Amino acid sequence: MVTISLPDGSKREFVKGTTLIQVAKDISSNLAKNVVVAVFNGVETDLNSELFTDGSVEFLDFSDERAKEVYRHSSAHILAQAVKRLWPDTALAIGPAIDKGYYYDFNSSHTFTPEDMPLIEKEMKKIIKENQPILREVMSRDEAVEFFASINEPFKVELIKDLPDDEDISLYRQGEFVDLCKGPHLPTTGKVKHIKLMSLAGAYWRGDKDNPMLQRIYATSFPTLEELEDYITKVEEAKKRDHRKLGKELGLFVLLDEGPGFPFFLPKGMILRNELENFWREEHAKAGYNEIRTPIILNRQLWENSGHWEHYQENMYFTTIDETDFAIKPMNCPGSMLVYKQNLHSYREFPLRIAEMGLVHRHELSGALHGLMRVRSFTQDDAHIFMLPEQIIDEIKGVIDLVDRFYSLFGFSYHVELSTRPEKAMGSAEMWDKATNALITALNEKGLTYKLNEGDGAFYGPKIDFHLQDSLDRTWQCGTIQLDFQMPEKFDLTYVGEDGEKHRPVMIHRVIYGSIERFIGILTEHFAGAFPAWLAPVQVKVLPIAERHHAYALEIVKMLQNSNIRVEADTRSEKVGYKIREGQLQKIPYLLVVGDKEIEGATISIRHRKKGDLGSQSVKDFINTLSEEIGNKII
RNA sequence: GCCGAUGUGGCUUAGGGGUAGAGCAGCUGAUUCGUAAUCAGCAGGUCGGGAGUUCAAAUCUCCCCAUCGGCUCCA
Repeated sequence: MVTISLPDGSKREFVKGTTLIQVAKDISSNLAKNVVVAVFNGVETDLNSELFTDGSVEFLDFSDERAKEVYRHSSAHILAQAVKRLWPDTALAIGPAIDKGYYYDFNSSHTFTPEDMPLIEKEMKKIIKENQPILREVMSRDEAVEFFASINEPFKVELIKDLPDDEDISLYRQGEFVDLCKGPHLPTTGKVKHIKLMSLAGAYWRGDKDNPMLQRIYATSFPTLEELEDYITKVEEAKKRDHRKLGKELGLFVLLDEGPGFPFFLPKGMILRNELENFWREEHAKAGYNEIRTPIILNRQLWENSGHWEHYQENMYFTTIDETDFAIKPMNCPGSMLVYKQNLHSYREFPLRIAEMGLVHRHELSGALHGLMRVRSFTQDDAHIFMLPEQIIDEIKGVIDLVDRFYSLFGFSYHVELSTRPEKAMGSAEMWDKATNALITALNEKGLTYKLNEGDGAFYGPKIDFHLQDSLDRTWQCGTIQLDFQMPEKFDLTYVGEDGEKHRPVMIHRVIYGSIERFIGILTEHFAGAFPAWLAPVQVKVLPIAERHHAYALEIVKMLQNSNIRVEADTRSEKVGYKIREGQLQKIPYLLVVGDKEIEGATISIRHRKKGDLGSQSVKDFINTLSEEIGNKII
């Protein structure tokens, strides 16, 4: 017998060889129905596995993240099985669970098309209905290599060869289908209830662009139809918030064939942008920054000196002026270095914070362009901070605070990543360690948790990145803090220390918004176009009911304008319902309806875009409350 | 850049070998009507660009360009 203890502290006895699913059944049939995976002695374990030793067991249902992963992973196997049935010459690559579903990468002589998706779904449903048991097998490495070679699965062979020599290889079998897999898995294919293929895509084998391109099928699955439909609805809803769609509808910006990746900002988009910049200038002045502006085109020698010519060339644009090579700046730092060098600096000036709203151009791959999120010309809200080594940690903490001040103002949640030395890097390993440790210390002292990205740093230093989410939960890097010991060296930057001698300053590059363009993209999706009043391109629209109310409407407009409120009047000969509809679609914060009643009482009727009709008020009171809302940047 | 899909007036879109149809927006006129679309009329596209097949191409083929979904890469 084996003794099994359960999370509630109770213990039960079973004969040796009892499977975990039988244990679940013994507890309750409902549990057995909902359980996805067991945790036996702290290890996630197949429900089909048999018990031979005492231990503790916890059963997880779909609501647990670990269970979701198992559920989706088994779903991926079903997808692969279906594809193999339909196109037997297909070779399997990998098929993991991902955030909201799973995918499987295939190499097939058949090119998958959207028309294939219903076929595959149908076959998957068939496999689910067959309710095949999913069984684990173990082979030695050599056996496994031989086996997968024999069934023409070259990618699997390659995967096995990369596993540690001494490790046994586990396989999972369901009916005629078998896959190399660490597991664990669901006990049967019938445990998967509702599946949906989402999209087709290309993907390089092992994510390396020098490898062959495979065909990837993205899909998702849920235990109930309701959850699946919920998810699909959410995706549909999220698409409505897409900044590219809203940017067009709200007249914020356009991207044209004439300038792929080079956005045009329209009048309304400019208002938004200018508000963001104004706020930025105010905050940076308060935080002790000086602002500069450096040229967009600078000569080749500068870029050779900075290392960009060697390390960043494939992303740069070039031009020739009077037979001399110039580059269009992809970053602002070299310009900032030159500004630093215009004066002799004392340690007393430090930390010296030099900011620049710098327009940079980078050659991004055509397939990578994405609305305002990924463009080829963008404005970085850059700053370079020059300081003493002992000021590093405090200064980084200061920037972290500034980032938080900005992001929380907009109600963003964000996550932090730390990137370390890349292969193509300048400077010694010691320098990098020192720099990386400084970033880690600052993060720890701020109590921030972060994701570590080994080898993802800039070529001149390690960095802390701040990531924000778009409407489809894709994350985009916005703020970044990069420590740089290289640039001051390259440009021979110095300051005069307490001892009267020249010393080398350290420097950080940092941005808060990241790029104004990307930030506007994120902001648009975050607010679904309904920007807080302080950012709204049009804050108020006055809607006269009939022509005889036009004069009064224009009077109101004047009054609001005099209070620096962005206001328009809609004097077309349309019914108020029509004007309101349009105002709502334009997401204007306040619509003011004026007719006979309002003229008589010298008031206005206020309609808030979300709260609806707020009744009437005097113009003066409205101006006061709105001015306060704008002034305090209420979201 | 790579894989796949898409590309019709300002926007959304019908049409899939016989020389483009609609709704919204626009303009004109009528209407002056209180909280998400008043009515009528007019005008607007040669179908992303180029080449080819054909008596005939928006519709078929090829090559470009752009966009979308991914991959790769990055703010």
